[in-house]
Amino acid sequence: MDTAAAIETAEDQLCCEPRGLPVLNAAEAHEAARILKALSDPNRLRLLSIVKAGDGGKACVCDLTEPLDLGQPTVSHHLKILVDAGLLEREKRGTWAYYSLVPGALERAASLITQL
Amino acid sequence: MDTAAAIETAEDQLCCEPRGLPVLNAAEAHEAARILKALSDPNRLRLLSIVKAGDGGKACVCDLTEPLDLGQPTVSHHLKILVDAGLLEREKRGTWAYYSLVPGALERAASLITQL
DNA sequence: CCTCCATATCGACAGCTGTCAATCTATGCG
DNA sequence: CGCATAGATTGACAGCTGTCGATATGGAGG
Repeated sequence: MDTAAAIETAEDQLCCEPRGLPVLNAAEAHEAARILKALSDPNRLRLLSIVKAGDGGKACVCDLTEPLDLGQPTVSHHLKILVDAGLLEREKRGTWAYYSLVPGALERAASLITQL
Repeated sequence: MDTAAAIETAEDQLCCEPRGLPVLNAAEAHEAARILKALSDPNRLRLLSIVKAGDGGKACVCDLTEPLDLGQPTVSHHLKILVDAGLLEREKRGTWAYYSLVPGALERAASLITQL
């Protein structure tokens, strides 16, 4: 219809002109959200902060349970999420488990936001 | 008690030496998580991406509903979350609502991660 | 005024998330 | 070996989150 076409054209000018710029696709968005979701909890942010401030960027679980005022299983749970997201790595030394930042991981996570 | 103090000292040497470095407190972590939570959903990341790629960093809802394959109320819901997080701003022009990136907001969000 | 259209809001609901208590695993020590 | 301790795993549960359909709101045009 001429009328419909005319209306559409008018609306395009007013509102919806098609563009061809690079936009995040569903798969990319899903992957980025997976990382950012790990960073979207206050206690996990504090865990990362404590680990980062720790000597040599390392901290054992006993350093982490107390200042967060959380149970030990809960801290273990959060640490697992951070490891699965590729932000922390776990190294077991004797009875203790030491967690450290994966080099560059935080910067990569931040660039997921700035490079949208 | 001397005994308790001695035990504490021994444990400190084994594992938990106190440090005085700047660590995210509960309030800071809560606030940072509030922003990052808004960024932790794939559809919201795509919304930001589309808005950013849009002409002049603006896009109206009609540009956003279709490529995400979501219902209009759902898109509206996500946009509200992004506005509440200070990432987008809304400008109503006639019947249409235009959303644009808040200048510097994405960079500030990213620095929440890098400056842990 | 009445109607159409774009957007927002509401109510409901399934699925996910953070937390804890209890239990399991494995390492170091006597 | 047997026990104590650090940490992980499991199960349960309340609260939050993303989604939709239905409805409300509010401007544009006849």
